[in-house]
Amino acid sequence: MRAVPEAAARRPAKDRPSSAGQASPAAPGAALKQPARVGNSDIAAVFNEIADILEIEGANPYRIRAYRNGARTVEAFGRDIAGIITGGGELPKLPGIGDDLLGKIHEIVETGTCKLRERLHREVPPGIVNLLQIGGLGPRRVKLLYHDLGIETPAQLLKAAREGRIRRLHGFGEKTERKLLTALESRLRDKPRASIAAAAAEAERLVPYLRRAPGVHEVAAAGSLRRMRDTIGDLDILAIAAAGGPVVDHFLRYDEVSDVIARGPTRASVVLRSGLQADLRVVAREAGGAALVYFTGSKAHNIAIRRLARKKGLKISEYGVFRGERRVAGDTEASVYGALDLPVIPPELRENNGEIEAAQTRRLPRLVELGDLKGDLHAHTRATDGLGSLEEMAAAARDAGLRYLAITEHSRHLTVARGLDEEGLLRHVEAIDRLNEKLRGVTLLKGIEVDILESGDLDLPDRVLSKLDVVVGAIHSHFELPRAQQTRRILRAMERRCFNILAHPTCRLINKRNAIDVDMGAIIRAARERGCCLELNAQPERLDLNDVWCREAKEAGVLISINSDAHSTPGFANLRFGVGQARRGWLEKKDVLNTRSLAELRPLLRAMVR
DNA sequence: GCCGTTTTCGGCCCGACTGTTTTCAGTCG
Repeated sequence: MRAVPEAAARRPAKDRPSSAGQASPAAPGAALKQPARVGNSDIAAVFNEIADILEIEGANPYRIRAYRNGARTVEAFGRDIAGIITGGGELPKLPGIGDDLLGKIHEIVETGTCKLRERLHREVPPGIVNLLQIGGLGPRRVKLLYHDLGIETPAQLLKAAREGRIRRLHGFGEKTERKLLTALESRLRDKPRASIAAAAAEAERLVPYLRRAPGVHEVAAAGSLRRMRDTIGDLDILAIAAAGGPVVDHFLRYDEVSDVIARGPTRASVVLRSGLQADLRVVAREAGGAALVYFTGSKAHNIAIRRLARKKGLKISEYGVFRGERRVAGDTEASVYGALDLPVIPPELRENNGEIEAAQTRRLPRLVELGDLKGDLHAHTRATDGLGSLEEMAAAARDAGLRYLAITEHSRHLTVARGLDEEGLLRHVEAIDRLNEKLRGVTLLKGIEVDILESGDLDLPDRVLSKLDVVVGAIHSHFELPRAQQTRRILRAMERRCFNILAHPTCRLINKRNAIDVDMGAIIRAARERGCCLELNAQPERLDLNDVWCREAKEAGVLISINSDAHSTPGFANLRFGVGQARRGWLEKKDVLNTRSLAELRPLLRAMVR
């Protein structure tokens, strides 16, 4: 029995409140043969699948919602639930998780599934939930398709649609049938989420274009882009204008629009040529703040603040905060949160993962900002696989507002990157010393991104590493080692006397390569005891450590280094994505190694050498 | 199924768009 249904694993990430959860989310359809490896997202997938089937069965909608709420809570919970349970610890009380769901969590952690789910599978063919993934099909229609036509799979649906049998069903029509055909044939739902860099680039073209629409007062990108999630499902754009019609018309005339999904007087959805979906919403100025809150989300955060509002006898919608018919707030975000007696919550924290409670008790973190970064401890030049010279990279770092930059070339083992051997490294170090004598406004640090070999050995000996200012260790091979072995490998490398920073700790490449299977909790604990640091690699395809582990590291007292890993002069621009991820991980200036001045940094690095 | 400053029952976030229908259900965000 598959424990993670393909459909649930592929559920549009929109329904999955956060990237929070797992460094290594279960691959679609992955079986949970080893219950000990049940991740939070696996538990959430089971709850979502139960909700899907209950919905098809027409169960009590509030019971269904309870499972969905539970799934959201579990997914957003920043710590590894299975780890806590199997470690004999006690789960804290989680919102929306009562006695029943808690019991099911234990059941899932121990067995990979639960009895209710198995029972539902006997009542409804399990494959049927896959139909919910098709655009335009919800539970009611899936139920009808199953009962009236016996359709259980997308293939059967495609056949029925081609034969014109769908249009004859009650509530369906020719147009719906055609849309289903299109959706099935183009498999629109299977598109991977865009990287935050790609989405930001789209927004940076679209927003200025929309500002030129007639009657527009302001335009802002909201949604997961504003929350700085690592990937973006679609662009959510908010426009403030007296009238929606002209703005929507202007939007639909945008050169990059390839397909119009929906259009109305105040909103429209399109697909851009890049494949990214863009949703525009237009509201009046007095509702601007409420709309920005609503459109920024996350959904879980919105639901939580609306519930809070209800308790105070208020109603929040995208049009404002209302007491009865009377609008009491809504023109600014501050007014909306103010109506709930809350300070403004930074967008990156809006995941209903403790931020509302922190706001209520005035304990919101003062999040790190891009301007807090004083330097960058991971960059390459053309000496290995970079494109810029030492001089060019130093100048670009200075122009990016940095005061120091560590040059950390690859080591000899990484031949594809022309990694340096001992001799090459020492020559490079001399070149850095010579250049430093001439540089003004920025200092280069002598470093290395040394390969962590399969054994956990480092690719260069201590007598070489000890001549450097900073040693960044990284895995570039043997990504598939079993968890215990992979963990041991990294722990062994961190024990080396010159080790300063573990680069891109999970080695994920978003949409390309899964995170390595590793006990990150153990690595964080070891980093605390060893006194070394973890990197948050700011490359948009890495963003590694992710938000969840950053928060764990912070709580453990482990410093994070937000590094660009720049391979060319524009690479420093990626630091903003790293800072975004750090903010999502609740990091403050004090939690980030490279917010220190060079004078503060040097003794910290030296203290790590044993 | 969850939850409690209307607390152990009776509520549960809110609104827009589409297509089919003829006043609204279903879907989506």
